[in-house]
Amino acid sequence: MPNGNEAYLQIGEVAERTGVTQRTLRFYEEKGLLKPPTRMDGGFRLYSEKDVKRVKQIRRLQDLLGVSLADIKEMVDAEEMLRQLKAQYRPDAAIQEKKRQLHKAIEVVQAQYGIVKQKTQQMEEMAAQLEERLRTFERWMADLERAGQKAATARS
Amino acid sequence: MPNGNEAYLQIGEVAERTGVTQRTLRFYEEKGLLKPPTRMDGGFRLYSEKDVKRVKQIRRLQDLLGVSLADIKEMVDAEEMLRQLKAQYRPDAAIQEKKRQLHKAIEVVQAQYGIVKQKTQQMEEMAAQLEERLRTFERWMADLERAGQKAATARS
DNA sequence: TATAACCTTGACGTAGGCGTTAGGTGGGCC
DNA sequence: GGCCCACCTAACGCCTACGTCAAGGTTATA
Repeated sequence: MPNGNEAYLQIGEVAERTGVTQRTLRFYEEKGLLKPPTRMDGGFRLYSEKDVKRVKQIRRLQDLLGVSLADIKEMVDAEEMLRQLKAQYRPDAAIQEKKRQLHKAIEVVQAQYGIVKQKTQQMEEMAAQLEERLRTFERWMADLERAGQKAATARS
Repeated sequence: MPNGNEAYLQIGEVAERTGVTQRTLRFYEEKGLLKPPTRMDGGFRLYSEKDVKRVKQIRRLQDLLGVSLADIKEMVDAEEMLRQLKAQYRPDAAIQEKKRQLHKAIEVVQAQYGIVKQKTQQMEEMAAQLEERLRTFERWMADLERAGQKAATARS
């Protein structure tokens, strides 16, 4: 059972499973959004399940938040930092340092959370407005229906 | 008191009030997102309050939904159609035509509503995930605090 | 061992969304 | 009338996020 750390997927399959092109995967690697994958002897890239997840996350961020790849890089970098922080065991001596890092991590996540929260709220407002409109139009439509009925009745 | 139909704002002021550049305003006009404004004798553009609102709306759509200007054009065009529909009084003969138009308008708004709703939902999920993370990190931080305390106690 | 399917790097192309000159005109004030 | 700022069009430039060849190496299968 693959645990996500063994790289065994070729670029074509990753492309297929994530819905992006191979070009895009190489591009993300070039821009530092994906860490350089391991390679076969011949030079073919080998990706892991973790890579697949990361690509999907990148696309979600692009799609939902509409931010630049540069911004997304910052976010995923922060995540990577956190993963490392999590992996370290605890040499008691370095507690202050770890607190500092964790504090920074918290700030990053808080910032993201703030952005998402704000956007969510604005989107909700927009949805409400659209819904109201829809009701208005439906009322108009009903009015038109009635007007049509009357006209037909008068003609008969 | 300006009712929004009298055009009296020069491009510079519109730019300032909407937070976009003059270039952007001309660009939107070029692309059909803003209707060609009235002009002074010398050729200077004169905008109305309505134009200001439209620009702000365009920016909100760009920012929130992250869609292309072409898509936004469709949306604002639909709005314009609606305004006209609303303005017409009702020659009884054209009822079928009006129903057809209104029906199309409803479809457009429904489509927009669908997009916004879906995005809102996904954003809420993302917000929830981020919040959970934040809690996790805060727990870790608390653990570190306690660890620090113990170490200090042991040293004393 | 040949052939197809898959992959490699490199380089140029492109669409969207403006930014940035350049060279000239309009408008209000002294 | 002169000054200066605001505005005009036209045209080229630029960045992002890839698309699209081209020319060749690798891997799997027969």
